[in-house]
Amino acid sequence: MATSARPDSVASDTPPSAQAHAVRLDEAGASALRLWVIMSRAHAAIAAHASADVARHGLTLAEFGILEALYHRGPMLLGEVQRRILVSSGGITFLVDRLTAKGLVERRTCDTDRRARYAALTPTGTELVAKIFPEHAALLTQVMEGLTAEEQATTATLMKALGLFAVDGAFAKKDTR
Amino acid sequence: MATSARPDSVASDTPPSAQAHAVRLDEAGASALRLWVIMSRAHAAIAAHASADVARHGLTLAEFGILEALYHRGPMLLGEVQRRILVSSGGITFLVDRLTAKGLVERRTCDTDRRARYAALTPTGTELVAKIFPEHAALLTQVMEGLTAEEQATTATLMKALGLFAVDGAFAKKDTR
DNA sequence: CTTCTATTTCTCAGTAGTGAGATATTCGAA
DNA sequence: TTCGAATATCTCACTACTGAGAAATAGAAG
Repeated sequence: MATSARPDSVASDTPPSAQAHAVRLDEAGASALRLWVIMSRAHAAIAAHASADVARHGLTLAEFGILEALYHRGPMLLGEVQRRILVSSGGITFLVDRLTAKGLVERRTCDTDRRARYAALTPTGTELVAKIFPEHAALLTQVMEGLTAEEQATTATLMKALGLFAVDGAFAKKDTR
Repeated sequence: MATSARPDSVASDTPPSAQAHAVRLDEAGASALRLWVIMSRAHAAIAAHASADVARHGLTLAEFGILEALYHRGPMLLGEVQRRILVSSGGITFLVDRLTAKGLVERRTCDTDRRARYAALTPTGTELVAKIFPEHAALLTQVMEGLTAEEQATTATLMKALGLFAVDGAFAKKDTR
């Protein structure tokens, strides 16, 4: 059986020639590192639930993200969808191809820019999202019940600041826009 | 050029036959969904920086996670490492193989359980982690500077509760341990 | 001992993407 | 108008895993 990873909670017995290196970090480093690890684990745990939920309908999280975006905002240019769900340029082509093959999405030409293409939900796609989106929202609500609504709001505010700073923060990155 | 995704900030011009569907969610659903989206974006943004940093040394984040764990805790059973860095059972074999091929890690037998194997850093691996870990911590510190140390601590506490609940929360999952 | 179940790692085919470059088109400046 | 840089999508070889099952061993119960 393929064992899927679950967080470790039990300690191991004595390993051979255990030479663990003590870490000597300043407070800022410790704080940042700790948050990064905790955040990664929480994200992975929640993503596992969300992923399993949409997999029931044969979808990946990336595919579901596209369907949801198109459902809530109407047809969008491929580039817009790409930036919204954070995949590579090749990825968005691939994903829209796959959703098209499933009959959930179609490409439409753009009148004002012949390079561009819109992605739009087909009636089948619209129907599917209308059905599974509320279920998915309900699942996430359950998964998030480890925090109260206020705590969720606080966390969202903090995480938003963190995310925005990481995207275009003041620390120089060789990404000249 | 492969455009890598960046968050969308500009609005699009009018799409063809724009039929966006208004969402009608209860407060809990809206709060949970909002937090999930924000959290995913923040995680992706930070992961991109972290990933690019370790890629300078030819490592993936998963590989770095293993090296770091072995550095700080000494030799560990493969299963322990697997649960710690959250990869599949096949994944840990694959990753340790690759790190072994790079000369950074070696397998050791376990005296008390002949099924099990330890993963341990080689001298080269130890040297590498000693060099790049402080750099990596420094980078993360910079990336996280969107929040003060107190805010980081608060976020960590909240995210920890969220993650723990998502892993083994009260909502029934068909995962009978 | 024997048997049954659980654990630990490994195998390998398959999958969901990435990313560098190609192509087509747009837009602004000379 | 013509040129060149920027942008939008697509192509395709490649990569980092996943996950179902196999094999070996351990441990508990009878």
